[in-house]
Amino acid sequence: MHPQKLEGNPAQPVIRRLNALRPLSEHGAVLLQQAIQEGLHRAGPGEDLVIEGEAVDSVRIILSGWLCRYKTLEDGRRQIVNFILPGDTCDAHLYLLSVMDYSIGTLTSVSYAEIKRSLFEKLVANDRSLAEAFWCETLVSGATQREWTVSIGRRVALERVAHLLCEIQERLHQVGLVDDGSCAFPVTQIDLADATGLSVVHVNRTLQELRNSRLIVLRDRMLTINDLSALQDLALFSPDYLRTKRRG
Amino acid sequence: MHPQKLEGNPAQPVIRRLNALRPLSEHGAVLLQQAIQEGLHRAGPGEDLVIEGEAVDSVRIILSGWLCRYKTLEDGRRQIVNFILPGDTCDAHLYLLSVMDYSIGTLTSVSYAEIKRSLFEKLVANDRSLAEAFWCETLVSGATQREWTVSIGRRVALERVAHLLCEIQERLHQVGLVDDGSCAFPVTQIDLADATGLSVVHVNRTLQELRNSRLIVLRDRMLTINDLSALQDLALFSPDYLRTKRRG
DNA sequence: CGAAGCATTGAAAAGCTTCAAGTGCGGTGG
DNA sequence: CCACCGCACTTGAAGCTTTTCAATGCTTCG
Repeated sequence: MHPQKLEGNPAQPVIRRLNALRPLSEHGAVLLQQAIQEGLHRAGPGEDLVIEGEAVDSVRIILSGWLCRYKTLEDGRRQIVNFILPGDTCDAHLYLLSVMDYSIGTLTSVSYAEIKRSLFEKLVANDRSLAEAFWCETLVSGATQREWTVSIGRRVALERVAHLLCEIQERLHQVGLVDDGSCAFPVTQIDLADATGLSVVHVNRTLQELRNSRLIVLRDRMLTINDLSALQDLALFSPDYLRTKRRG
Repeated sequence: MHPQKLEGNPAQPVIRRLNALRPLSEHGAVLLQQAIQEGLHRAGPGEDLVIEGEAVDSVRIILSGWLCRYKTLEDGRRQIVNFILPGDTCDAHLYLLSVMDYSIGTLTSVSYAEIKRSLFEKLVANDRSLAEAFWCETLVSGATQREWTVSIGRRVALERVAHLLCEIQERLHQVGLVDDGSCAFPVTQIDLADATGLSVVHVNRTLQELRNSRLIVLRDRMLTINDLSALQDLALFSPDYLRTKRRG
């Protein structure tokens, strides 16, 4: 896949992301792009693409916009279990189970490709590099989930919020959406609270602490990290879990 | 696979577990059993089978005993991200990544089968039911990880500990290791604290609360749940995430 | 202009942690 | 056989992080 072919191509972040995880064959990239082009969809902010308990029979690949996976308890308490960013694939293999154990909601308007289970199975059967890339994606997403467990279980509020900011910027960086330390950040403090397991009030105060120490600027849905390595140190952040190093 | 063939067979919990996730073909079950028999190992309590940052080139299937997956922060804080019980497979597919993002430590002495990556790939290539069962296992383990995130993020201490007890007994039940509400529970309060993101002191007090309300008996590494549905209600526990319902 | 949603602030209370000390048990060595 | 040691468990008290409650300001939007 030549880089110039990707300019203005909605599939660009996906190809870029999967390529970073496992090199795609030319053939695989072409197959995938066709499938994406044939299944384009859009959704507005605040919509649910998937609701806990529903059956799902397709795979969604996010081309632009932000979403989150979340679960709610009977009494309304909500926990966001992770964010879904451009280039991410939702539930590449979850159709093996019958029912979703979580919901997926949009934070912004999004564009995505929906690929029917049958087509997706053909894709991964026809190209081994595609199959492996999607599995790597699922595995990295699992590693991310583990890191969130650690974060919420053992990091204090300041570290926890800082860690989340580091993770998001690293992930956006992988798909080319960070410019000189700045990226979009369309996440309300309510969402941030539900993602970190904190209260909104405490998230607010924690953000102020990060701002006052000049580590970040967060204004108008825009995040700038002024001193990345200081923020990473504070957060005890290491990006390894978000990457797949080549073996051999 | 006829049940009588499984009596006294070390592979029994594994076959039983995978079968519950996805029905195994006779052929697949035989292949798997052979592979298990050829790779038998043992380890004592308090050992690490895998250490964070290592490369891993094999899959481990637990036949008996308890383990946990955990991660540590630089300053020593530890978070157990989940427990590994008999019948569970560690890292069925993680060899796609090059380096483990967590450690695996034993809580008891364990027996397990170690299957080289190359052999494992042959197994799943030769029998589709095996491949699907292992993938379901990975997916259920992912769902479990999400539920832990919810638990630590949004459940209070009492609910959180209760939830963990419910989960463990449900999982043990699936492999036939629960007898009339009672099961082994070889987990120290220290481990419990590291699993729930609480302090040992608070875990101690929380357990006493559960004992005082007559919901559980926990003594001599043995857990009895006296009133399962009351405990589940208290914990806001639903076992759906641990199961794969048949589709169609 | 009023309503709605998000951000912010102050104050009080709760939940959980930390520190510190003491108990009980099984295992080991004298 | 008993004393000692290590380890897990338990308890009390103090303190801190985080939550809850409540109110206010800001911005956007119909």
